[in-house]
Amino acid sequence: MKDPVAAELLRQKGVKPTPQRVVITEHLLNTVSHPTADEIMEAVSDKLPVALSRATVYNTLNALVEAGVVREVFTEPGCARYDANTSEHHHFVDVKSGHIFDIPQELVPQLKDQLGDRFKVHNYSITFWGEIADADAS
Amino acid sequence: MKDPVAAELLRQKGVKPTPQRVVITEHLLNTVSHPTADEIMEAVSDKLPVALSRATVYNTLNALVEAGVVREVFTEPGCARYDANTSEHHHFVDVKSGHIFDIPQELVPQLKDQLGDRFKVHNYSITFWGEIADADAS
DNA sequence: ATCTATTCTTAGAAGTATTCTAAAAACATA
DNA sequence: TATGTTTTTAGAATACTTCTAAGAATAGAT
Repeated sequence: MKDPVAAELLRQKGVKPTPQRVVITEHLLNTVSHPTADEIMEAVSDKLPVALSRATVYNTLNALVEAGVVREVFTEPGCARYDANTSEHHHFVDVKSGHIFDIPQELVPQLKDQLGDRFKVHNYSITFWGEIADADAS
Repeated sequence: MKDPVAAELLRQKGVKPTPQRVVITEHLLNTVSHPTADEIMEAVSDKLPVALSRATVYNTLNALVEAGVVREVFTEPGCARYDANTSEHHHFVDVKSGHIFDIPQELVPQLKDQLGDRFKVHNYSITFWGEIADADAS
């Protein structure tokens, strides 16, 4: 039996929940990594009865971004990454391993103050590049 | 007569100041826009006596990033932009015009506090996407 | 159920940004 | 000048994304 959460979310956001869109959305909801289009394709391909086209993956991701279901994260040139955590948060990219960590934050109100009235902020992402100093610290 | 600043900066950072590297560095130092590799190529091509290869532009930009002379800024998928302002600052991307504004900031100490000891931050960039609410406000 | 219009998906081609490759050129040192 | 190293070059190769045109699925009206 299928998780109805993804389909319901899509409906709420005005996106018709086709099987392809549902499995891609499900995958993004159930992962904390920030996969690329290719990684998403590989992960969901075998959850569908028919072959999944690369174009569909890109079409779907663009539709999900447009509808506000997921967010694009640009941490490197050459490819976008996708994040179903649409809450206001930052990213920390470990330059050694390439891992991306979500960082919950309390800074957004202050950032908004700083930008002032001239700017309307639609969406944003704060990215740090660095490395983890002590891998075994919790 | 040539501006010696760029060559001197390169020497300081341990990069041999070839003519190609100097004109690219000069261009980045003298612009507040955040050009792509292609825009840089077009802008500096006629400042050199010989043809400039695309590969050289990329080699040079990678060398400059490596040496800490410039910073890569990822504001859109598909291409990197370059910024000779290596001070700690944010970016605001106007989604209508595509313009990128540098935003000086006082948030970094707080962000560092938030990250804690576990993370060593090498480099970072804070990017907002939005639009300018009132174009004639100063 | 069937017709029709619309939307969605598909495979592969095309486009764009970047890197690779191998050779030539420039440079440094002896 | 000879020699080894570094840099640059043109074009091929690669990687990510979008485009295209056609077929499949879907929804609504009959």
